[in-house]
Amino acid sequence: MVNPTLEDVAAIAGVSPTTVSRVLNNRGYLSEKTKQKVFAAMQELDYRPNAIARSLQNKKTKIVALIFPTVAHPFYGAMATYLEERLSDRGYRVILCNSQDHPERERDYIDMLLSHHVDGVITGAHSDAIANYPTLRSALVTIDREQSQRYPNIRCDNYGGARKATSALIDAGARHIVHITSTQSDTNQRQRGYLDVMQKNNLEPRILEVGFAAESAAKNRAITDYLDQHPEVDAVFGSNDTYAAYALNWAQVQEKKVPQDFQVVGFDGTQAIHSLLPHLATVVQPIEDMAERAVERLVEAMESSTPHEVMADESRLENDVFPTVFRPGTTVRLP
Amino acid sequence: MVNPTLEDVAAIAGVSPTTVSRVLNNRGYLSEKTKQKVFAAMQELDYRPNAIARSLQNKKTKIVALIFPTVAHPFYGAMATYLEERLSDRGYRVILCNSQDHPERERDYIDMLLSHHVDGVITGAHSDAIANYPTLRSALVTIDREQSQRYPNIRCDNYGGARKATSALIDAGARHIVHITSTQSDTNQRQRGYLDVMQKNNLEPRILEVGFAAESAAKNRAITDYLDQHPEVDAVFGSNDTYAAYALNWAQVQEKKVPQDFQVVGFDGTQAIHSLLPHLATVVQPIEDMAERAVERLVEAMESSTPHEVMADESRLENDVFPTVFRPGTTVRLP
DNA sequence: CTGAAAGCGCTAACAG
DNA sequence: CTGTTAGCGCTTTCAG
Repeated sequence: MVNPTLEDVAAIAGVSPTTVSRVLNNRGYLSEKTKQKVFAAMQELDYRPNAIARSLQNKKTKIVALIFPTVAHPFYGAMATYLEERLSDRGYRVILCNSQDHPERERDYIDMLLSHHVDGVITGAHSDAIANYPTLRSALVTIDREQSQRYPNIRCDNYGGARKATSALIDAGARHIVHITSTQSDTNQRQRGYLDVMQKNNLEPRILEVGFAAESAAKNRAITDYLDQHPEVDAVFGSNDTYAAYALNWAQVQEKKVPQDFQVVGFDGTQAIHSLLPHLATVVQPIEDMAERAVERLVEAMESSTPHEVMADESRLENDVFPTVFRPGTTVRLP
Repeated sequence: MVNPTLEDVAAIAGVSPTTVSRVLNNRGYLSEKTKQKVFAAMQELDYRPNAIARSLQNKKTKIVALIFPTVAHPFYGAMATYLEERLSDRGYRVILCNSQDHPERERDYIDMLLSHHVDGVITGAHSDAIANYPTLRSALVTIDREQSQRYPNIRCDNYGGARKATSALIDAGARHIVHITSTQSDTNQRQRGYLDVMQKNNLEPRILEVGFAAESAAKNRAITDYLDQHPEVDAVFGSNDTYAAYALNWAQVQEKKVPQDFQVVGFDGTQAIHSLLPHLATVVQPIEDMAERAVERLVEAMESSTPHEVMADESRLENDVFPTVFRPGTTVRLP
């Protein structure tokens, strides 16, 4: 039989479809005998419940969507992998959406997700299309975004991490430190951490903004151009490890001695980058823990009858900020 | 209204549900007037067709599943991103499955995918659970797997790429070249390319197998241990860029001069790794082109009435092998 | 403990 | 050009 249905099973087992459904969902009282008959029939037909028909009836899809700029970025790749693993363990499927940081793409995805009635969404995308969506009924958790009163936002202590990075550079003797960031903004906590520490030390801050959607080659060039034109710069704090790596490569080409003459710190500390550049000093985010928490919060909301209240429960928002660890590497001098 | 249905739209527009459905699908003859009324009603209700109900009826989900070991691996991360982009452009959604190379996980996923009636599957996972699945009715395309007569297998010219890498090392004067691979096997084309070239040059081949599912730290240790114990080795050909990076890092720690005293070539050539290690010599796969082809082949099969015949069409199998390019970098000496 | 019947939201004959 | 009817595969009252 090509696509056996519950009715086919019922026919073979000699019971009603209702009974088969009960066996499937383990609901109500069933005699052992009946169960056995039904199981036997299912085996015989290699029956698989049709998830679509189920969803139509239940109003639950057991699907969660992930919206990230691109999983080719190490941080998002790692995060997506952990999230998928945790969700899969809890019986949820994951739909992947790479927004590429195009608000328009993100909007299309939201439409799609609403159509598909996904139970939940986890987003790390940068356009705020979703969080501000008026009629979103899915549970929603954001990753490393601005705090909202309506949705949990899982993030690391960006401000503290940036302070650690900047302080480490200053302690190691750097005086002309440039911070490379994707997008400047007053609410950018890594930038704020950097600025505050620089100011407290009476050092002149310098920020290089390289844009988010740009190609990596363009970003690399923006960074090397800047460094070429600012020979007094003696240290770089990148808002992610890739920017730090660009700076490091520039130093190598220039035959600058690292860390003696030029120091570098990144941010994120993914396994992938640590494998490739074990010496890079960086601020490590506990990505796996963050993924775990995001899934916890999302599942709780999805399985509650009042998801929006669960999500907006202020009492635990403070738990959603994770501490960072500074990993010294050898691209920063010892103080 | 919380979740407007097609009937609600019909009621407001003063037409039958069928008519609304026709407008939605742009089928049959509709008067302009009717169309306008229906569109107006849809807008008024912010109506979104329920994709689930649609799928139940159509027997098409417009969903494709991606099964890869993990998108945290640069090659799969890049591949997944490109695939998702292309598929999304063609109106397909993507479900992400990270098998972690556990055959058991892969099997679970297959069950799930069958339940969800995905239209197609693209897999680069290593267990052969899917390709050998007897009753798979979805279209299937594999990435860099062994050739089958039943499904397209998109891959690069692994054999030729490995030959280029090995030859480049030999031409540059290397004599004790070790090949680092995940899993040894007779059908491993990168390994075969390496072996053939070594043999033709009367050089003794050495293969280090580091396993697939192992943690990156364990792989790194296996590699450094091997290199520590075999000081005569003067070059490494890694079956991926990460293995090559491990060797490179080892050389740096040992203060070996690269490429003078120690040479390294990797495989894959993803943008992500090129950003971080621009000097690494490697065999570049045309990942974006491969993704494009995979999607083409899959879509063709999904939209055909005889998907299995389309997939097994031998005449174009040869087109599914993509040429590689050797990128010299500076970790190999000039001949 | 089990079954009959209705319906989730949509589409596809078949009429008109 | 438009409406009526049935049904995709499952779950869920409501009866027995």
